[in-house]
Amino acid sequence: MSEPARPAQTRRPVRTNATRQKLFEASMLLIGERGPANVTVDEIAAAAGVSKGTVYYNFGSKSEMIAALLEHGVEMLESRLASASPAAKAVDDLQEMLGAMLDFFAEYPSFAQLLVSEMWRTPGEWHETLTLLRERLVSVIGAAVERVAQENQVDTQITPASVAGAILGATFVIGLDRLVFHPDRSREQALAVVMTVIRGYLR
Amino acid sequence: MSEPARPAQTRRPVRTNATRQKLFEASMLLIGERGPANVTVDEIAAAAGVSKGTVYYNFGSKSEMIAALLEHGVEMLESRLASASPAAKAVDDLQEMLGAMLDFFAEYPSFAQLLVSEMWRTPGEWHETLTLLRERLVSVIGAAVERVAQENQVDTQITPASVAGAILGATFVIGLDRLVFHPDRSREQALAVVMTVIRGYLR
DNA sequence: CTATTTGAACTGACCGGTCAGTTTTGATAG
DNA sequence: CTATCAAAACTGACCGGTCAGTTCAAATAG
Repeated sequence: MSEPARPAQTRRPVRTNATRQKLFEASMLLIGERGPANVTVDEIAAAAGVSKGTVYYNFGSKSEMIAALLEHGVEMLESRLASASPAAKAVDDLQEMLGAMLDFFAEYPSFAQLLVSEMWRTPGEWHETLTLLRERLVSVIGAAVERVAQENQVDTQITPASVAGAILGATFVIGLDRLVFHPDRSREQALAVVMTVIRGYLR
Repeated sequence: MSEPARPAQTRRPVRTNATRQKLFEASMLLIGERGPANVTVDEIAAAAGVSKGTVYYNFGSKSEMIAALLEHGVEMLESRLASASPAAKAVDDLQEMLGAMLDFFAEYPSFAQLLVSEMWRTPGEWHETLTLLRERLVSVIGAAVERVAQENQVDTQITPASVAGAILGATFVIGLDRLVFHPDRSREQALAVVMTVIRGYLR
């Protein structure tokens, strides 16, 4: 809406974005824990060490701020997935990727929580945004799955896309399960369970 | 708190529970769609064709009503899982069970949505309740997984309990994915993807 | 008679959004 | 280097409205 920052390539070359960053961090924590509706803009602003007006200056509304937060988080996750795949075999490649995803969830559990809470909400305030974002993640994982399908014998009854969706979802819940219900479970154990999905896809 | 209903086995003034049932149905829909915090007690009462006072007479508060709703829904799901397993082979048994679970989610998508939104919320108003309820579901599924482990060669690196947790979570997200993002996907396709987890567990 | 439901009124806290005013920033002129 | 200025960024008191929870007298039903 407002789009207050429009340096139009000349006036202001550098924008720190420090305020937005602080707001992202504060809101990710609070909203992840208690849900969007149970956190007030005042709280977020206070946690970010900023005034309420600043929130409305940077984002037009609470809702838009959360949409931006979702986008921001998925972008971070996406770049992790893209950068973490230096393996020779396609399966190992995928394993690397899912490990990175589990690490990301462990690092930002609140974001993972936010995502699962809103991902399937219909109708939902951020459903369109989330559909797009999900698409991007499924696409990244799907590419890795397809490489697996090329290198190995797989169950042709099942499409790579649906496997990618299942892997994304399974990694979410296994990652959260580990954080919430089984803090003792190691990263490797969690990863082994996630990889089970791929193993079942292989013939 | 109040617990005005005791229809169990003891003869009592016949209480239909019709009011509670209507409230369950109405609130399941509304809360599933918009989340507990975005639905007012007035709305729920109106949707159930009941007055607000009745809500407070039957349940002590909004929060308690939601706790009861969670319990009610899980009880329904549990009984479906228990009753739907007339197979000879353990794997088919499990498949039957997961099929029943997918059917349940298709029948009560709002409840599935509510459950995933709240399941991993920490701290959360209903976290204790949900931990208990999750335990019960994992236990039912876990028993079936253990039968599979007895009848087949399985990956001994992975515990049946963690497989059960993964299956529960995976079925949730695959069921919701199907409803929200892939309405075209058939029950059989969804089931095949869920079964992938078990196949990967087998050696 | 007793259990249950109704419907309406009331309260007190809370919250999203607004806006007039203040401070900061950085470019430019002297 | 310094003074000036306008835009950008930020502030926080305030407003209008909402909602959970409470209460209760009256109606209904088993």
